[in-house]
Amino acid sequence: MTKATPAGTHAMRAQIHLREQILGGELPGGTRLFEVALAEQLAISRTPIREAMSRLAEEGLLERVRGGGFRVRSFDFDDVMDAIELRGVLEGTAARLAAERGADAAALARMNRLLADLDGCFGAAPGQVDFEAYAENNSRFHAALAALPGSRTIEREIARATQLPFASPSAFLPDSAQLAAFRLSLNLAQEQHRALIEAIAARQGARAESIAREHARTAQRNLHHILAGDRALIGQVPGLGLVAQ
Amino acid sequence: MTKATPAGTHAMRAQIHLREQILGGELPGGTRLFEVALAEQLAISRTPIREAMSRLAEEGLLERVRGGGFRVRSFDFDDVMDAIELRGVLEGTAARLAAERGADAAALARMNRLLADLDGCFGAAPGQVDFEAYAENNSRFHAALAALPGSRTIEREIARATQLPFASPSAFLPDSAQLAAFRLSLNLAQEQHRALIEAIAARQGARAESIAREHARTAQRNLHHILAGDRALIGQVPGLGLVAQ
DNA sequence: GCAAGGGGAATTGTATGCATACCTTCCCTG
DNA sequence: CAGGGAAGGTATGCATACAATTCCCCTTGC
Repeated sequence: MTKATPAGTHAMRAQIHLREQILGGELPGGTRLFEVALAEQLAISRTPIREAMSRLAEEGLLERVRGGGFRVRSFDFDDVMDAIELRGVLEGTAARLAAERGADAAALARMNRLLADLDGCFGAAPGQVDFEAYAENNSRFHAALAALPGSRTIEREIARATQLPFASPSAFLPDSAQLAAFRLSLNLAQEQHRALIEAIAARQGARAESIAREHARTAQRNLHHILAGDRALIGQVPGLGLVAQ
Repeated sequence: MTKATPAGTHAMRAQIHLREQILGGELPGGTRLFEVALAEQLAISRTPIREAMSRLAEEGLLERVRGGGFRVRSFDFDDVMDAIELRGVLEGTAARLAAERGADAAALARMNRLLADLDGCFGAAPGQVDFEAYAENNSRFHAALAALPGSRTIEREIARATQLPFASPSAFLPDSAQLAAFRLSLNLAQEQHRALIEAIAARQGARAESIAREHARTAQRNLHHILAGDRALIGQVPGLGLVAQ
């Protein structure tokens, strides 16, 4: 078979295909997925379909149905808000533990390098930002933060919680870039990044935790703004397509 | 077929069997699980074995291996400590959100009933406790607490985080009951339960969060005590058998 | 001595047919 | 007309055969 999609196995291709359909809103929340129908549609057998659905359930995009089978999980805006709140709590915990336990010099140096990378995304004039680079560096910064306390458990749970696209630290960045207000909010976000690392370096656990939580609330404000006015942006924020309208 | 085990399908039986072996320490962390070997051992085919392993990966007991297959996750004592810390953080968040958003009267009445049930487990003399009933009521109390803010997201993530047996709110209760110190610590725990509900009712979010975190640290102290002295108790705490010695 | 390549065994990936359980619908009966 | 039971259709559960991949080790060449 000519590999139309980049993955090696049929199961992976099916997983990617289904994930795209779910995230794109083509398979709305609550939709039950039937093995035979999907197998015919993708021209493969039921076995890799089951494997793909199983992995998507681990990802949190599908849920198992009583009596067998899977259904697309449904998310409303409260779920999104709470998922972001939860990310703030978990990143806050990572920050607090890093401060309390003490991050070694090399790790702090790495965080400062990531801060500098983020600084480099801002142009001379206010509101001038390289969004793509910012989003990329922002993801790196948050991933490094999760690893800072040196706890597999914390790092793993943060990875899990930020797996759903609307809960990702960069969810509201690149595609919401049209609005001047959003662009300017990046300056605030970067100030929070800087203060966060400063607090961790100074072993100020409570301060670090509080900053990380407030940082996540920026995303909550952006979401609220989209809801209040620019609902047209819903389709442009990655992963917001699967949220019930 | 005579159903020797309580579950209906072969996959469920395999899942239960493997879970018991992992929790009991018979399959140590890092052990790779091979489909064919397990299929022969359980006298079923590979298909339900795969299904069972996939579900155990969702549970957090197995992890997928690069190139296919599964391996038993390994936990050291740091992982256990961090998992308990994380439970405190998440339950603290549930308590804070319940306080901030306001729990309705019916829900608070239910929590007070659960408090009374826990009170009923204590006898007249100090150190006299019905452990089995306490553990059962304690689980109910913590489950109700997770549901108190009315957030599916929070409730789901708390359920996930307390799924690993050593992270459960009742992990260190029933089987550690021999020690007088542990028995007496239940009085403190119940005082914390009471103060927690009081704080939520009074909309004192920060206080409620702080109490819930400190409450979880009781389990951390018990674990530390087991490590420092009574390592013989390791086998008696449910789920501590899978922790690397 | 080391690295690169090849071969073979072990393990997972996939297809398919049959078994089974569940749900719906329709008919029969009270 | 209502309730219950039976039958059929539909979906998943399971077994098995075969394909493909991967990994390890051994060999060979530099």
